[in-house]
Amino acid sequence: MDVSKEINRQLSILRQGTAEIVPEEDLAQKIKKSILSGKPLRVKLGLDPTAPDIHLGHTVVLHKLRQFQDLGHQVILIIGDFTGRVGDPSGRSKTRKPLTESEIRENARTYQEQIFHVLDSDKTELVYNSQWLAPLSFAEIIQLSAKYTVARMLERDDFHKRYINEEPISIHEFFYPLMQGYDSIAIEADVELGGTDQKFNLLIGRTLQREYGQEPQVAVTVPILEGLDGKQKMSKSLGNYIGITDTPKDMYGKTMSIPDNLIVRYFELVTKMPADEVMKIEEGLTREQLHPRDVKMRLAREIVTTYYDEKTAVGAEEEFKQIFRLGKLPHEIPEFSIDSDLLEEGKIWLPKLLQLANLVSSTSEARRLIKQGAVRVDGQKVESQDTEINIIDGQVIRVGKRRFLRLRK
RNA sequence: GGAGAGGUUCCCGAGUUGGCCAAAGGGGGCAGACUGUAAAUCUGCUGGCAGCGCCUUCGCAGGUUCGAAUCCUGCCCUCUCCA
Repeated sequence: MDVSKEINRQLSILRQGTAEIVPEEDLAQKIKKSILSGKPLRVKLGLDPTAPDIHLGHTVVLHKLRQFQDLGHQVILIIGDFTGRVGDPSGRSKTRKPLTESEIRENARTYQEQIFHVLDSDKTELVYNSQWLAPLSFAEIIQLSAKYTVARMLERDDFHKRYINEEPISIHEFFYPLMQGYDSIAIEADVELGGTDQKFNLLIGRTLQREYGQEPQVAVTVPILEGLDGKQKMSKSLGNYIGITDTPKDMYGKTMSIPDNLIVRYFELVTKMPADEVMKIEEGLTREQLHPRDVKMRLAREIVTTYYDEKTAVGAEEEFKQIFRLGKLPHEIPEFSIDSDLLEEGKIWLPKLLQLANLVSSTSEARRLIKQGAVRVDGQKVESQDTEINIIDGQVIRVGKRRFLRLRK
C-alpha cells in the first residue's frame, strides 16, 4: 500500500467542511502511525447529558465523526455524567438542578437512539466520565488545576466576554475545561472533535496530555451551524433549531424556513451528500439555473430521510405544499374539546377559547391576532374581538398560517 | 476588609427637577401584504384580565407623599479599583 497516498486520501476527506485542524501535521503523523500499526485512531467526543435532545447543530460534528469511522477509526463518546451531577457549567442562566444517576442513564440511552442515525454503532464506544473523575482526591484536583493559569483561562472567549460584560463567573466553572481535558488523558485520545466554540477546551486537552506525559491530541473543529434565523447558532434555548426527534412535518417545514443563503451550508454540514455534488448545487444556485425553493425542498427531503425514511419525507413534502402553497388544511389537526361548564348557552368568547386550547398564551394576545386578521373559523376571517362562537363538532380554527385546531364536542 | 458603579418589561438598553410611564429605541417573537418557501422585502402588533376600564410590573422589604421606576432606610446580588 502506498502509505503517503493513503494519508492524503484520509486527510482530504477529513478536511472537508472542517473549520480547523490543529495542528494538521500531527494528524498526518497520527494517521501514518495508525496505518503502519493497523491500530485505529481514538477519536473523542464529549456529550452533555443534561440536554438529551439533540438537534441538527449537534449533528455537524457527528457527520465528521462518521467520516472518521468510515476511514476505519474508533469513536469514543464520553457521557459527561460527572458534570451533569455537579451542576450547571454555564452558570449565567439559572443553576440547573443536578441530574440523578437514573436520569443520566436515561438521557444517555436517548442519545444513543438519536446518534446512531448518523454514527456506526460498531465503531463507537460509550463511556461515562464519572468513572475516572469521581475518584479523584482533592490533592489530585489541586495538582490538575496547577497545570493551568487564570490568565489563560480568561482568554477563553465566553469567559472573556462575561468578564468584560461584568457578568458573574464562578470559580468552579474554571474546572469544566480542566475536567474535559482530563477526559482526554483518561481515554488517551488521539483526536478530539468539537465545534469552533470548543477550540479552547480542545487545546487545553493538548496541554494537559503533554503535562501528564501523553502524546497531545489533535483538535478538529467543525463550524457552528446557524439556526433557522440564519444569524445565531442553532440552539434549543434560542428556539431556532431543528430537533432530530421533531415530527417529519416540522422537520420539513423548519428546513424550508431557513434563509436561502444557508442552503448550501446545510447541505455541506448536515447531510451525507458528497462534496462534489454540493458544489454542483452551489453552482446551479449562483447561475440561477436552480430555483432556491426547489433546492431547499430537496434539502428538507434529505434531512427528513436521514432521521426517518424517504417515504415519510415525500409525505411531509406533500403536506407542506398543501398548507403553504394551496392554503389547505393539514392532514392531522390537533383536536380540542371544551369543558361544557365553560359554555354559556352553548357559546364561548373566541379569545377565551383560543387561550384554553393553548393556541395563544392570553386573551389579550388573541384579541391582537383577531385585530390583525389572523384568525379564521372554518376558513372565514373573524372580524370582531367580541366574537362568540357556538361549538360545532369538527369546526376548524386557524390562527396565522401554522396553528390549527379542530373542535370536538 | 475599604472605595466606587450598577440591578428596568422575553433580551439588550433609555428613563432619577416624583405625576403626561405599561415605561423611548433596538433585538427577538408574532401577524398582515407580497411572493418563489415558514426565503427576501414592506407594514403592524408585542404585560394581564369574562372583555377597554381596571389590575399587576421597573432586584427584595419597608417608609415619605394625594401620587414613586424615579426620594429615604435596610437587605440581597453583580462588576470595577485598592488591600
